Amino acid sequence: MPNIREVAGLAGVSVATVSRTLQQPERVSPKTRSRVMSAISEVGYKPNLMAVKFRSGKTQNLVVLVPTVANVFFARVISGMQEAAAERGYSLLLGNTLGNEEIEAGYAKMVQTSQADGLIQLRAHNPFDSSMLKDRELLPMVNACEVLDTSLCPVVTLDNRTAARAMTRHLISLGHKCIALIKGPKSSPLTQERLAGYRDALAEAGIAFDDALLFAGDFTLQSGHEAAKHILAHNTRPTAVFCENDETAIGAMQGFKQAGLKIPDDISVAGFDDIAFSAFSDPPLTTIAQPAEEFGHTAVNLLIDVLDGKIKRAPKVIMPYELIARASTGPAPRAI
Amino acid sequence: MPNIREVAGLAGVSVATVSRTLQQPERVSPKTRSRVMSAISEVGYKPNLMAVKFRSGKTQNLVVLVPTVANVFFARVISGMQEAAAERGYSLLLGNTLGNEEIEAGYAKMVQTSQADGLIQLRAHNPFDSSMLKDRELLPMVNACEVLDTSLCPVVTLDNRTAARAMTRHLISLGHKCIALIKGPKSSPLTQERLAGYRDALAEAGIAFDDALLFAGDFTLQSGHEAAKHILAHNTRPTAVFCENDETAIGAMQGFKQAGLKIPDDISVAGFDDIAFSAFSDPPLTTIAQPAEEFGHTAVNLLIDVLDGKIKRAPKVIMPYELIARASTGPAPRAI
DNA sequence: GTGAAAGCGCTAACAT
DNA sequence: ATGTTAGCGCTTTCAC
Repeated sequence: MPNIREVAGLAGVSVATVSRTLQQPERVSPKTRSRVMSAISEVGYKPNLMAVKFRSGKTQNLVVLVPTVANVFFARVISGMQEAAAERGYSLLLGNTLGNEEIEAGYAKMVQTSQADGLIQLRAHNPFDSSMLKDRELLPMVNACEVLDTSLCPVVTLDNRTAARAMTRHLISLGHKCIALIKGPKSSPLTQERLAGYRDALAEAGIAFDDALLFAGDFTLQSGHEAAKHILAHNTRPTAVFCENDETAIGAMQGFKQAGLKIPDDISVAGFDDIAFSAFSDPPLTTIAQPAEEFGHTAVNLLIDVLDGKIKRAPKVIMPYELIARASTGPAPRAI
Repeated sequence: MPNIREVAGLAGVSVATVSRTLQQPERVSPKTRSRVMSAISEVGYKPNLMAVKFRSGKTQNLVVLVPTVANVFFARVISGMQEAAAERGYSLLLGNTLGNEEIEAGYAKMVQTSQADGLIQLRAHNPFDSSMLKDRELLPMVNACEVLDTSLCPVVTLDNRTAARAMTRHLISLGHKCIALIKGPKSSPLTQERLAGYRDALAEAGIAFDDALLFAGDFTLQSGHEAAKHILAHNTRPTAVFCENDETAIGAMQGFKQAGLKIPDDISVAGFDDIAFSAFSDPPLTTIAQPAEEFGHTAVNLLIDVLDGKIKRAPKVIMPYELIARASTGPAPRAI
């Protein structure tokens, strides 16, 4: 690999002039500039960006901690992050953490060892060790989607409680009174928030909360399918099921249909996220649309602003949601 | 950030000793070693890995070019790459290229500018410019999934033609004679190969090939849904549809069901990939399972072997496939 | 076993 | 407008 000295030698100038030709061309005379440029292409010079990063102390890399890239919703968020990062000259280092704190800590070390400038965490957990916070007001981090309530870093989230309440109200407005809830992973704050919104709506409508209508899930298709079986085995069958994400809903719908139920005639099903598959399920799924790509954009831009020192206090950004009513929810059947 | 000099000062040794303590502890006396170690933890020293990479000329980064992370199959492949890379001490730089050659070339430049050691391309296109090949027998690249037939780099693929033939045979064995094919993007070699396999099976069975039974698609749910409409509008309705990927199949199934058809009683549908959603569609989708995560592992390991100089000639690795017969395919209905 | 010193490729003062 | 030079933080000969 030819280096800057070789170019300088061939062009008969100093290395500083070569560097300037590339960084601030206006400070170099046109004739020198063209001489340098032709030397560059003659030897096929490509600046070693690793050296540049090393010297500048800025890597232009951002670590992204994602529980699993196999989750379609996260894939959309990552896609949005990618876009925003590229636009601002940053690259993304992907960390598929499986929600494992040790793996997360390993990736977080990349920031402490100058391999990345900052980190985006999509799970409610601070991956940095205590040594990170001294003489610094803000962590070089943004927490998005599933967030920690803290002032250590900016946060990008959605009002999950209100959104879940809106969906539950939608079901209630269709006449449903016995509404099951398939939850997300126990450890996830999202689960608590969405559950709280569900309870809010029931309370408003004067419907008694019954925790026998709560079913376990973990955001996977499989878990939705299994929850459906449990729901069918329940003594009084609910007329509607609110699933804390779309994968769960799609898994559950399959379970119901295989048991011979008609959706929404026998049972209504609602999800959360609006992944691509939801518009193409049978029937199409009623869900809460989250601006996934926007989550990514916002998180990246906030992080870079923190790194640039443009942000001093941790903002909390609340993204909008939209209830998408499709055919999987309908009027409650008459009592059996 | 404390540096190696600070540690050396505090421990009363030279920087070389600190470096050795970390790199080759056996070459340092136990007492010096412990003195250095306590100095390290006292100042909270973390080696600047950017400096290490710069000096060593190895970044331990691999660029991954993926047409879109939103594709569930690719998400699985990436997940596998991640795993293998982490195991061998490499990080992944993700490039969501949308199949755009300019964007690809931009990411490929990361290798030429020493930001990454090598590249994995999931699309059949060489992203490097001509300057890359001189005095080098192999490109620092691996081409996986959808591959280019070349000896420039190792290739990891699947015998798409044979797999497509197997699926078509499966349909024929169920008595289907009028089998439609929903294709992938025209530009993709996968489409050519799977089409060839489809034709092979028809020819073997003595069924005349009819290109009116070929329908356009682009691997998205949407395109499958639209193709279904076209298929329904066709003068003689096929009794089976082979879709070149699962997303297309799921979109198509929804289209058929909304039109009142029963799957597989009225029409059989088969896919390709075996994404997670396929086991949970209604009915569950018959498909060709590809070892997606294994594709990722293999690609990464081959690439690192190339970088290590362990591989001199470009191997072509053919991954195994498996036909998964589920409920979306069944005996052909009697002629209408 | 340990230290001194060179240097990876580049940028940015500082000089001229 | 251009050149000289001092490092960025680290590893690695080469001495001792």
